[in-house]
Order: sequence, then C-alpha cells, then structure tokens
Amino acid sequence: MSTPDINSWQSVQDEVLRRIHNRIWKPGAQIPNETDLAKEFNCGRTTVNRALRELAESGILERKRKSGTRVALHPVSRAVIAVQIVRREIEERGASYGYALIDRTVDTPPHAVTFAMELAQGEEMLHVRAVHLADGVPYALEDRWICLRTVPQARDYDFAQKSANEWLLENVPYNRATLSILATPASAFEQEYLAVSDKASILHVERATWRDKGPVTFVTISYQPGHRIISTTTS
Amino acid sequence: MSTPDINSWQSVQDEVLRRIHNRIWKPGAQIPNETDLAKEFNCGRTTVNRALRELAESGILERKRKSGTRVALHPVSRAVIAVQIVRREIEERGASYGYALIDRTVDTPPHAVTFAMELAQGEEMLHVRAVHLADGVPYALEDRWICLRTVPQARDYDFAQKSANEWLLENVPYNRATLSILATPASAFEQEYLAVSDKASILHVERATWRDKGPVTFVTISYQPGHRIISTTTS
DNA sequence: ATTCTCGTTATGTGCAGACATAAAGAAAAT
DNA sequence: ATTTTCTTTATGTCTGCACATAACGAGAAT
Repeated sequence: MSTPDINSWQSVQDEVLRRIHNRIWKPGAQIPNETDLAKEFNCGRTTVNRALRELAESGILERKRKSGTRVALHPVSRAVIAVQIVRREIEERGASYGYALIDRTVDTPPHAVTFAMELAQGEEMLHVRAVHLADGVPYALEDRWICLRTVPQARDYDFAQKSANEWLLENVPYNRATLSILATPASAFEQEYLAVSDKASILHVERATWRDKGPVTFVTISYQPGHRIISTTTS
Repeated sequence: MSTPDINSWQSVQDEVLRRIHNRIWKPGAQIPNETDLAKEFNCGRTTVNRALRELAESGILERKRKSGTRVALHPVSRAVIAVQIVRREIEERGASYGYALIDRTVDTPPHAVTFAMELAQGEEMLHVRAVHLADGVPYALEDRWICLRTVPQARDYDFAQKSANEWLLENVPYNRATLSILATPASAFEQEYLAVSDKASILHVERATWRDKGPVTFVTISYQPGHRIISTTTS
C-alpha cells in the first residue's frame, strides 16, 4: 500500500529479493498472491507474474497453483556453465588455436560409452581422438564416439582439418544432451598426449547428445591439469 | 501463412526449434520478425516474444533491437548444475547422512582464499573443516572460510551439530556467488579424512558468496574419487 | 570525409482483461 | 469412513494495444 510505485518487473524482483534477504519473508513462508502484490506495487499482475516466475525458475521461490507462492526452504541454486566448442574456449583466453587428429577408426565402443548413450552393445561406431592446442601446447584431449546410424555422413569425413567438435556442431543438430564432470588420474593415453606425469589429476567433461531419439555422439574432453570450469551464478 | 494455428508459446518454440533443426533457418541466418511470425502462427506478438526470448536466453538465438533475430552461429549451450547443501545431495542418493566437525579456528586465510573473495590480505576469518558422511563413509570434505566482518554471529556458533554449509544457508543470505570446478591429486589432508591414497584424483567445487558488497564465505568441497557432477540440459 | 541529427524499425516491456488449469477443500453421495 | 463431485482460488497463459528503447542508416551540417 505505502510502497511507492514499483512498475517494472525488474524492480518487483528486486523488492521481492530484498524482502527475502531481509527476512521479511522467511524461508518456507507464504508470500501474498500476485493480485495483492500488483495492488501494493501499483503495477499489473502480468508484471508481478514475470518477476515471480523467473525467481521460481531460479529456485528461490516455489509456486503451486491454488496453494500460492512460498520462499524456498532449501534454495537449490543453479550454476550455469557455458558449453562451447574448444576452439572458442581457447580463443577467448587470447591464445592461438591448434588442432591435431590422433586417430580415426571404426570400432565397437566400450560398455561405458554404450551405457552413457543409452544403447545396446555391439553396434559399430566411429571413434575419433584428437588434441586441441593453445599456443602450440596441448590444452585438451577429445575422445569421441559418433553413432554412424544417426550420422552416416561422418563416415566420409576425415576430421584432419576440422575437429569433430566443430564439424558435428555445424552439421548435426541435437535436441537433448547430458553432461557429466569428473576427475581421474591421468591415463597412459592422457600422459602421452597432454605431456603430463602419472600423478597428474585430470578434469573430464563427458557429454552425450541425441537428435530426437537417435544417439549422435559421446565425447570426453580431458583438460590439462589445473584447468577450471567457471560459472557465475546470478541472484 | 499456411501453418495451422500455433497459439501457445510452447508450440511456437517447438516450431522454431524444428525449423532450426531442419535447417530451414540456418545458423547465422536472420529469422522473420515477431510481428510476421505472429501473423503466420496466428497468435499474438507477446506469445512469439516469450518463445523467442527463452530461446535467446538459452543461447540458441541472438537478438538485437532493430537488427532482428538470428540463429546463433556458435550455440553456446548452457549446462545447469544444481548446487545444494551436501546433506540433501546425500539423502537424494538414498544414503543416511552423517557429519563430523574436524576443526574450527580463527586464522588468516591463504592468498588463494583472499583472492577468490576479492579481499585484501591480513583479515582474520573463521576456518571450519568438516567431513560429510554417506552411510558412515566419507562422502565429501568441506573446507570453509567465513568472513567475520560480514557474518559476526558465526563467532558464537560451534558447528559441532550442524554443518557450516547448512547454518550459513539458513542464516546468511547472499546475492552473488561464483563457482569453480577443478581436479587435483589428493592432498595429505584429503588422504587422511577421505581415506584415500596419494594417487587418488579429487574433484573440487569451490564456491565464494557475497551479501551485497560484503564477502560471506569461501568453501571448497572435495569429493570422494569417482564422484560425478551431472547436469541435464534442455532444448 | 567526418560528425551530428533524426526518423525508422525490431525488440523490450507494461497494462487490463479474459480464459485455462491445477489443486485444495468442502459438500454430497455411497 | 470412503469416494465422488463441486466450488473456489492462485497461478499459467493468450490477446491487443501502447509506449520505451536500442541501434541502424539516411541525410544534413560541418
């Protein structure tokens, strides 16, 4: 009522966040409904809706029809990490990009790969391994399996000039993806191509993608020791 | 024109995605403006706007006033990972949760910590170390520095029963956070409390949080070898 | 040629009003 | 007591319309 006009969805969001941070609305507590807030802030319900919807999407509020809106008890904050082609990752660091194909074979993938791609075993796939260089130094290894059933045109591409990473992104769209981050000691293969010792600890990013229901590719990117994946969360 | 009515923002989004996936609208190409799409789909411009706005937020489209909307050339897909308290992480795996404080001291933090918290060196902070257990087995270590200037009430809390992880989340709100993921070989401290060998590779999640302009805390969570951080991306 | 001004254009946002939909809770039927 | 049906309520969404705002580009002024 006494609140001066807050009539942009941004300012509504700011005010709601302020009240949550100042414990005016405590965790678990119910907040007024959209209509009442709109009246208080002297703005449209649509505006309040947008502000609250975004906060719900980011996990700060929990909303349910009829029940109303409450402050999340255990705010699950969402950290967003950008997944992009390795070349751009390197170029954004101001380094020059280099690429070298290690090998390219058609083979039966190991169980871990078929499992991650939600496939039965036994199907032959294209196996491509390559190294990405930053200023001439190994930056990351790419170990990729491509499903030839979904992506038959990969059989005719040699991946000598352009990495599978880029070729796929440009030529094969996907709908669904999973991503998994883990750490392991350097394998013999990683020791050789990243030029590190057997004591090195390697950060892996595994990524599987699908086009509609067809599996596209499964890739493991192994980074040079010391690599960090960074994310800045908002709100 | 000939398109049958597509009059929910979801269906507009689906249709736009279909056209992108089917290369009807190629990467880098400009797509019709909102008004024209609204006419074609026989829906309101607001509806088209919402559909396109979300696609732009997720990195599939790039929008600029006056210039219009184009399909992103290098789609930076955003993987979202949920950051929540360790207890819930363990409980969601169906394991019983245990917690043990290792030590709690007031000390001057090392450079790496003051750097991550964007602080000058020399200020004393509260240093809390603890282990989180899943079914009685060490699951993750928590190594945390709390800024006593921003969070003076932490000085009087002993963290013997409740982890700093939970206590802070319940008692000290924050506005801004950074998150960084990396892998290192197990330190002596980690070897002891996670009960692993010196060859183990540890996945670390480092997180710094701020309340307005005041630094709140900097924490490193070190996970048991083999731990994975998983994210499922949409669209 | 360079700088400035200004109209044009596409997106960004706000509003009121309407209807859709999930879900809780009351009332009725069994 | 249990199940079914309904009413009510708060959120979810669509619409048309309006105005705000960024930014490109044409044309004027220098």
